[in-house]
Amino acid sequence: MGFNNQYCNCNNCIVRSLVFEFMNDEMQQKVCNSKKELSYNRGEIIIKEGSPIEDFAYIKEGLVKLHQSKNGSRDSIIYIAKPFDFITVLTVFSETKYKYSITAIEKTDVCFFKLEQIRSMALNNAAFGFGLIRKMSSVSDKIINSYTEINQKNIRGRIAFILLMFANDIYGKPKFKLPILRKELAQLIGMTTENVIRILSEFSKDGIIKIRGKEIEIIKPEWLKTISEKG
Amino acid sequence: MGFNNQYCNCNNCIVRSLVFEFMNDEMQQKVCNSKKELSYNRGEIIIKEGSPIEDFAYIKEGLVKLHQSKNGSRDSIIYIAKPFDFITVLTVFSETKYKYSITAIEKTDVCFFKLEQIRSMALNNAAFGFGLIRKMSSVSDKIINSYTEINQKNIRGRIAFILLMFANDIYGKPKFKLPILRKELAQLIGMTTENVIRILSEFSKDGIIKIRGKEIEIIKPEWLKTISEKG
DNA sequence: CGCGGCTTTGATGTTCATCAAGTAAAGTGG
DNA sequence: CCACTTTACTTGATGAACATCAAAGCCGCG
Repeated sequence: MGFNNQYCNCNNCIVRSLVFEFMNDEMQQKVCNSKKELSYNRGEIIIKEGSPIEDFAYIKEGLVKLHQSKNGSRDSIIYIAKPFDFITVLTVFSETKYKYSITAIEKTDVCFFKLEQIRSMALNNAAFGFGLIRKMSSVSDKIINSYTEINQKNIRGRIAFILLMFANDIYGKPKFKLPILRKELAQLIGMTTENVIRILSEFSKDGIIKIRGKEIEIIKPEWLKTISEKG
Repeated sequence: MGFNNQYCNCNNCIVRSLVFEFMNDEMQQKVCNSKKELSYNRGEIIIKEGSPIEDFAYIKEGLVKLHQSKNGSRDSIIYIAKPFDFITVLTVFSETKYKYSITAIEKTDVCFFKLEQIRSMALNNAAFGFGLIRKMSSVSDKIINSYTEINQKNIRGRIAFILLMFANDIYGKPKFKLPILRKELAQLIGMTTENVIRILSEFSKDGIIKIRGKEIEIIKPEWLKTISEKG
C-alpha cells in the first residue's frame, strides 16, 4: 500500500472534473490539502466491512470489488467498481459503519477525502451537493440493476452477462484479461466455482469464446447477448 | 384513484418534517401549491416502468411494491416500500425513464412533486439537498441490503427472513395480515408460488407460525431468526 | 523440484422448478 | 342470494438445474 501525498496536485487530477466540478478554488484547495492518496495491489483490502465510516473514497485508477462476508462463511461479491465510481457513496451518509468490504482486484489508486469535509461542503454548496446526488443516484442504480439482472438469469445467462459486462463496460474490447479468479466470478454471480468453469468450457467448446488462462476473447458477442437475455 | 388537492395543506402533513425539514416558508408554499396528492387501491399502478420521470413521489400512507417485468414474462419484486420511503428517489436523478414499476399493495396515499422543482430546490438550498442525500443513501442502502440478504439464503431462510421483515419492519407486531399474494411473496424472494406455500405449511406444521388465509402469526420468532440466519 | 493455490473434469445428491390436479375463496351477473 | 366463473391456494409426483464431493492436472514460486 503505497503512500503518495507529496503536494497538492488536485488541479491536475484526471477525476477533477467529476469530483470538483462544482467547487470553488478555495474549497478545492482545502480539500486537496487534506486528501490522502493511496495505492493498492490486488487482494489488498481498502475498506473493511464493519469499520467506522470516516472517509469518502474515490477510485482514480484500477478496479475494486464490493463484497460482503456472510457470518464469516462464504463471501459474496456485490459489484465490480470502476474508476469514476464513488465507491463509498452508498453507505456513507446513512450508516456509521461500512456494510461492505472493498478490495482491490487490480492495482488501484484511491483518493480519500475526509467525510466531514465532504459533508460540510455539501451543506454549504448546493451545486456540489447536487453533483453528489446525481453521482449517488447513478451508482446505486447501477448496482441495483446489475444485481436484479443477474438474479433473474440461469447460470448460462449469468456468465454471458458478466462476460459482456467485462468486455463492454469495463474494458471496452472483446479481448481482455479477466481480473478475477474463477472463484470470485462464482461469488459475483452466486454460483459455485465448478459450475462457472463448466459453463466457460462449454462456451469455449461451442466457439463462443476463447480462453487461455485468464485471457478471454469473445468470438460471438451476439450469441452471448442472446444467451444473456434468454437465460 | 382518488383526487385530493383541495388547498395547500402541507403545514399539517405528517411527513412534513421529513420532506420539508430544510425548506423555508416561501419554498414550502411554492412546492405545496404545485403538489398533487393521489390515493391508490391495491393493485393500482402508481408508476409504470418505462414511463418518463417527471415527478418526485413520496409515500404518505400505505404500502407499495417496486417491481420489474423481465421481457414481458415474469415479474419480480425488488422491494416493499413503506411510508417515509422516497419511492422514486433512486432513478430520479440519474435516468430519464423509470426502470421499475411501482404498484400499491394496500390503499396508499402518494404525494407527487414536480421533479424540476425539487431539482431546482436542491440546487438552491444546500441544506435541503443534503437532506435528500441522506434519504437517498438510506433508501438505496435498504434495498441493496435486503436484496443481498435474501439472495444468500435458501428457500426456508428466505421465507423466514421475509416473515420477520413483515413482522418487525413493516407492522411492528408478530400477528399481521399479509398484504401480498403467495405469488407475490414468491416474486419477492425469487422462488415459485408452490414452494412458498409448501414452506409456509411446513412452518405451520412445525408450530413456528400460525396461518389462516392471509392472517399470519409468528409463534416462535427465535426459530425464524435462526432459520433465516442459517439458511 | 516440489509445494500450495488455482483450475478442471467426473460422479453423485439435493434443492427447487415444473407439471398436473384438485380445493377454497372471491368476484360477477341474473 | 345463488349459480357461475375466475382467481388464489394447496398437495403430490416428476424432472432439471445446480451444489457438493472427490480427484487429478496445471502453474507459478520459493
